Formats: sequence, C-alpha cells, structure tokens
Amino acid sequence: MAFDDFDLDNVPSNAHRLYRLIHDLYVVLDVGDREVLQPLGLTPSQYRVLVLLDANFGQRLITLSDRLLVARSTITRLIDQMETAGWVHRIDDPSDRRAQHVALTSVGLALRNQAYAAHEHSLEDRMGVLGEHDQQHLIDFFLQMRTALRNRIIEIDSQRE
Amino acid sequence: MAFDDFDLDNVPSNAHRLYRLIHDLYVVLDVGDREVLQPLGLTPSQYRVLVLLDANFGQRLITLSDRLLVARSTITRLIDQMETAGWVHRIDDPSDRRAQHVALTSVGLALRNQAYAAHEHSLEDRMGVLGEHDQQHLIDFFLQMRTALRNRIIEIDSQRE
DNA sequence: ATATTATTGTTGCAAACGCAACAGTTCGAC
DNA sequence: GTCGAACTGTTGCGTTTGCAACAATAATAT
Repeated sequence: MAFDDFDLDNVPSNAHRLYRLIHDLYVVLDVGDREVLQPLGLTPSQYRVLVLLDANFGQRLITLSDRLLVARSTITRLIDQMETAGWVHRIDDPSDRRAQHVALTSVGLALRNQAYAAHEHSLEDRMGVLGEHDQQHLIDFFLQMRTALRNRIIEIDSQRE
Repeated sequence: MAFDDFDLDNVPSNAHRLYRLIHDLYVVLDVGDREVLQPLGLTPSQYRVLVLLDANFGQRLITLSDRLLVARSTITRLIDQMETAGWVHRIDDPSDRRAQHVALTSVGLALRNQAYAAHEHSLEDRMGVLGEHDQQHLIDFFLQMRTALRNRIIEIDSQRE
C-alpha cells in the first residue's frame, strides 16, 4: 500500500480540501476498525448495531436504520445475521403489531462489552494524535456541520412531496 | 427519513464522539454528492476517478487505486465502465509493459469539467455553514490525523512481512 | 545468466448495500 | 366508522466492492 502524499495544493477551495480529507479519514478509520473487530468476528456494521442495543427493551429496526443512516433492508439482514449468530433476538412490540424490538442475548451483551472496550481503547489510541482540546474543538465543528447538512437533506425530501 | 438527534452524551469519550461524527458526516456528504452527480450520470466513485485524470498522459491504474484507497480490482471495473461510456481510454505504458495509463477523451474532459464545477459549487454551498477560518482550522486537524493514521497502517503492513 | 521475488492489471467469487415492491398494520381526514 | 395515506419490516434484484488467485512483466539477488 503506497500512500502518496498527494497534494491538496492542486485543489482550488478549502471546501474541496475538507471534502477530500473527510473521505480519506473515513476510509482510514474504517481500515483501523476492521483490524480491531475482525479478531472478535465482527464487521464494522455489525459493531455499530451492537453498540446501539441493550439487553432490555432493545431498539426498533427503524430506529437503527435512522441512527446508522442505512436502508431498512440492510438492518433487516444485519439483524438476521446477528440473530443466527445468537447475539440478538427479535421481540414483537406489544403496542404496534408492525414493529419489532431487537435486544441483546447474554452472549450478545458479553460480546458487545468486549468489542466496545477493544474499540474504545483503539480509538483513543488512534485519536490520541490530537489533544483533548483539539478533539473538543473538532466535535463542535462537526456537530454544526452534521446538523446543517441533515437539515438540508430534510428540506430536499420535503420539496419532493 | 427521520433524523433523531441522538445523544452523544451517552458516549464515554471524545474520541468516540469524533468517530461517530466522522462516520455521519461522510454518509451525509455522500448523499449530497449523489444528488449533485446523478443528473450528470455519475456516481461518486466515478467522479473521484474523473477528477484525478487529465487528457494527456493520464494516470496509471495503480496510482488511482492508491490515491482513492480502493482495491485494484475496483479501479479496473470503474475504468471498464468509463471506457465503455467513452469518457476515458487506456494507453499502454511504453516503459513498462505491465502498466497502462488512463486518460480522458474529449467527451470525458468536458464531463469532468462540468461535474467538477457543479460539485465545487455544491460543496462550497454545503461547507458554507462553516466560516473560512473554521475550515482552515479543520483542514489543519485533518491533515494531522490523516498523516498519523496512514503512518500507523504502513507500520502494521511492514510488521506483516 | 538465472532464479526468486515483487508488481500490475484482470477475473471469479462472495459479501454488503440500496431501491422498489410488497403485505400487514396504524393513522388521519371526512 | 370508512377509506386512503403513511409506516414497519421483508424480499428480489442489481450494483459496488474487497479478497484471493492468476498471467504477464519487471526487479533483485546470487
């Protein structure tokens, strides 16, 4: 893997530089995640679902879909996998017969905690290149951007109706 | 699409908050990209390749693979598509008979410029939620992180040998 | 020179994902 | 209450992508 330090100097705007960097960061973080999670038999997607669950009421599938920003069908198949693996189980929602909750089994809970600890440790290690102060700074920026960009999507969706 | 403003407060560390935000940002940016590029018949992946090309010597496939951080096979298939579409053509490298260069056709060049302008406009619009000063700040952070994270991957790769 | 190793691009295969369509259920207007 | 619209989860299907294996070529060691 040869990482050319390809020049952001050819890029005309700061907006575009930011764009490229976010893309690269996402990819590089994902590669790191796989290395941490693979020994536990988890993909990043499965891990992200696992983290959102608990052993009590769990979460509805549509909630998982919304929070992870993936299609409902993707969640259906992820939960199928994880149910087969014995990590989660589906529970019918008593107040809405369309809906189901997904909750962790005891095996799933143990795996969740183990994976979470490992990932957390790795993340703090990787993010450690930035000081705590810088991290707080970044979080503020990102929250601002995420909110603005999400609202824009909601606006566009409304216009479609 | 219901965007719960799900709490980052449950998240224990700043490192993890950053992680989630980068993930969300990437996804939301990608959704925006698709909206801009779809009218031009381009996917984000095709666009990213197009931007790296020119009409002269072009780029080698392995270079595209390295810069975009995707598998070589992915580039092969992307270039297949784009060659069929008439946007690019393969040129044998005279100094290395294994290698090929990919260069833009005149159609490809026109498309590249059109897509680039549209994307650039959209990006500045979307990134505009942050001031120029904040953007510069972010770029500095990201460069720092990208460099550190990439070096880490290279280290791990070397250990494998 | 020759043999081993590395690199470049391609292909088969499987996994992951989104979109559209669908059935069952709930909500809302009237 | 009733009917149409909206929501929830599932499935079929096509697209995208990475990994492993491969052939052709280049680089390196001896």
